[in-house]
Amino acid sequence: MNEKFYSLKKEKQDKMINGAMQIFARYGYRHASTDEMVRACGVSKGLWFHYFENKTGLYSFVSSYGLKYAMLELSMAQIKSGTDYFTLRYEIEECKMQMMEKYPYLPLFIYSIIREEDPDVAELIKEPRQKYAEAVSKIMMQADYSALTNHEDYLLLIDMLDYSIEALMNDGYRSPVFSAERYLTEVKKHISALQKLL
Amino acid sequence: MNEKFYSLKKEKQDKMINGAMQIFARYGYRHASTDEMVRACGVSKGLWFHYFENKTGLYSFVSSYGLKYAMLELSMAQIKSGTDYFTLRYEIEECKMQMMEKYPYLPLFIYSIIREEDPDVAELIKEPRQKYAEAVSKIMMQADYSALTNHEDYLLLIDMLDYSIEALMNDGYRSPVFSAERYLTEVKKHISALQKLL
Amino acid sequence: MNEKFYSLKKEKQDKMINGAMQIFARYGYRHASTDEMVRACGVSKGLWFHYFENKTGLYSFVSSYGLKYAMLELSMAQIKSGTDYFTLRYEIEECKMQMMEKYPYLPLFIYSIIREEDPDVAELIKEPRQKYAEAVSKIMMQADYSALTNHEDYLLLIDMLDYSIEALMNDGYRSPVFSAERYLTEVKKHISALQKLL
Amino acid sequence: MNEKFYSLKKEKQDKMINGAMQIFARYGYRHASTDEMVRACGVSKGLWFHYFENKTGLYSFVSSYGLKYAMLELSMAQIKSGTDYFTLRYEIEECKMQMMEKYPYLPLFIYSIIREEDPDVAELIKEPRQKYAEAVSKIMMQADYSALTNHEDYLLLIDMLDYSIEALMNDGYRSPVFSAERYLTEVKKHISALQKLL
DNA sequence: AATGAATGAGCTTTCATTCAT
DNA sequence: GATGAATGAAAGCTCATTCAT
Repeated sequence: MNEKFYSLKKEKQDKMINGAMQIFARYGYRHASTDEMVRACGVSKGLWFHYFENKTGLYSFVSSYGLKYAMLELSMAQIKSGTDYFTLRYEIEECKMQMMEKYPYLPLFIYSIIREEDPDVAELIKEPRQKYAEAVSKIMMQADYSALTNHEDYLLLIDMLDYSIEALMNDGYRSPVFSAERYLTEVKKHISALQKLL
Repeated sequence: MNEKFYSLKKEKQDKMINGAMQIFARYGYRHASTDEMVRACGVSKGLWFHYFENKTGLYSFVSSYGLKYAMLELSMAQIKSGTDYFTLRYEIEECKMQMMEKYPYLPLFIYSIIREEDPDVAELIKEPRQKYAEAVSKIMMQADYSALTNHEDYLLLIDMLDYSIEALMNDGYRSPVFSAERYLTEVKKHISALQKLL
Repeated sequence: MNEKFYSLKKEKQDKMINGAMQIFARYGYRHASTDEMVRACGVSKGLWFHYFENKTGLYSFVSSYGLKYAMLELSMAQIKSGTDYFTLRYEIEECKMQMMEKYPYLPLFIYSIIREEDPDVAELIKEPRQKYAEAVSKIMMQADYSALTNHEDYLLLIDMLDYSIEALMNDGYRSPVFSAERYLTEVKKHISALQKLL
Repeated sequence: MNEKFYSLKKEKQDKMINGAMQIFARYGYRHASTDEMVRACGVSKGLWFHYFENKTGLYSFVSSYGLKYAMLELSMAQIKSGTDYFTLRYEIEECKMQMMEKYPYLPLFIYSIIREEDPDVAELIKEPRQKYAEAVSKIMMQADYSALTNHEDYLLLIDMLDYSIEALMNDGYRSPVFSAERYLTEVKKHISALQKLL
């Protein structure tokens, strides 16, 4: 990418980042079209290629940026070490709602980055993806798992909860306007269900 | 589609069906390219359009065919009414392994059909998709839920299991060769985990 | 072409000739499609190429055959030398109606051959086209032009009549069924109009 | 079509219009290929589809544009009401030579539009074609037919002249370079021939 | 810096032609 | 002899990318 991108007004940077996130998140790397990004944020086609050599470079930048921003928000959420696992899991979701204020499609985009399998970008996103995964695990590992660990397969249970939360988020984006409130209620229900089991 | 397709040798029909399933399952309707199907099964480009008026028609046929075949396999599995829920859930996965013998990408393709959102095919797949969903629910409803129903949120738990199984299947296809054995072991583990909780 | 074509039952030969004439006459060499010929006369695609090496060869054969047949009909009409020009011109049109009994599209096809300009067949049809033109002129030259020749530009007037007759024939084919009767009436009207002028 | 086409330099617009006219006029709607247009005027394939949604849309635009331009030239020719029919007919041909300065294939293209029968464009060109026909008749109706009307079949005679002029024009385009001078001489000869008869 | 016209490789689809049966 | 399944070059069209302004 062209470093001059950072010299643009922050506002414009974010307009472009949001345009790219929205289209990439909704359609995946390959199906995302530059024309749709132009339409989504009103920045001319030429400019995208002025700052980012090609679609690959753009994806690389936006995904990396998005993941970093998410990590930043996570760190700023000041999730306390030793918090009960279920509470912590919920706090992470609250934190996602927080990042949506600046980048409305970021939570969806992150899931799409994780699932992205296009060979053109596979290598490029490997590292940031892994770093993000580690950052999240690090936080998760600080949780108090005492409510879970007496159960021998608790890791599988955690996976199940994660998949369910991902599905709820996808549902949220399918509706015309994402309602943070509703989303969080649903998440809470699922967490409680599991919690009660233990 | 051209009815003459059915006059082809069953072997060739299946070669084409498998080629289409593989590419559609991996890339989704829009990104699937005829050239890749040609490469995948060695049937020339022209022939696809000789039997199927266009890409939409091909998708409509293969998805509908795949779902029907899956329903057939499900019915042939003779899953007994009143079987314990967890056993039944596992039998369905065994049944999927069964259908992979003829159509190796079918289980993956079915998930992709369910997730498909391209407006060009949305209407076409609506009905077969729904019928399949109903057939599956019908079987699921015959299960013995007594091990679950004393738990108030058991529906959420079932969802979680479903998402987890889908994820395991995706993992299976990511490896160079899908190992049915390994897959079934993993599925069993997840089912047991939930089972033990109750 | 493959000489064995002539060993086919005359009936089948004519079925194929008529199929080709119809499609070539209506759409011209380039736009005429083999599939349409198959549909038009129910003879399989492979057979066309069995007897005629390619589309060019087929066109070459059918156009040459059609022109020869037309010349034959003209000679059989026994148009008497010394017939008044206008009567003779009309007799030629009657003769066309005659050839339509075996080859309904032949008169139209002949016009289309004359207008054909596709470089792929230009050279091939040059000679038969010229021969036909000569045969027609030969007959025309035997007419009694005494009603015309006192007029200095009578050649131009003859051209005009020819163009008008061509236009009337095209009109005739545009209607669902070609009505020989109606066509001949119209031709007679135009001939008379010119006749009266002189 | 994309309205931005009009923002292009007039020179380029005309280059594209001429390319399309040439190919459409020579081969008709169906057989005209975009590749040939690319070759004919050096404008890339993508650009045609950037401005015109598809081949149908392009034909619709160019035919409509061509007919309108012809009507404009006709109106600018200031053909006086009451002019003797034969003079007026000749003036129209002079007017065609005028329009060839900007659009060399326009006169040929107009004849081809009138004869065009492809169902894909039939509906689209119906109205402009009719408007053009009306504009031409309007001019023709202002002529002084006194030299003709004492003849009962003068309408047929006019038709004959029209067909002859069309044929002469086709001949003109068949030669490597269209010679306006030669064409007009031929037209004059034919007109005179008819004139002398009356 | 910013635009959007312009390009051409690649995709879907058509069609003359071939070939196994 | 007859069929129609099969092929691949070419046509219409899309889209990432370039470039003149």
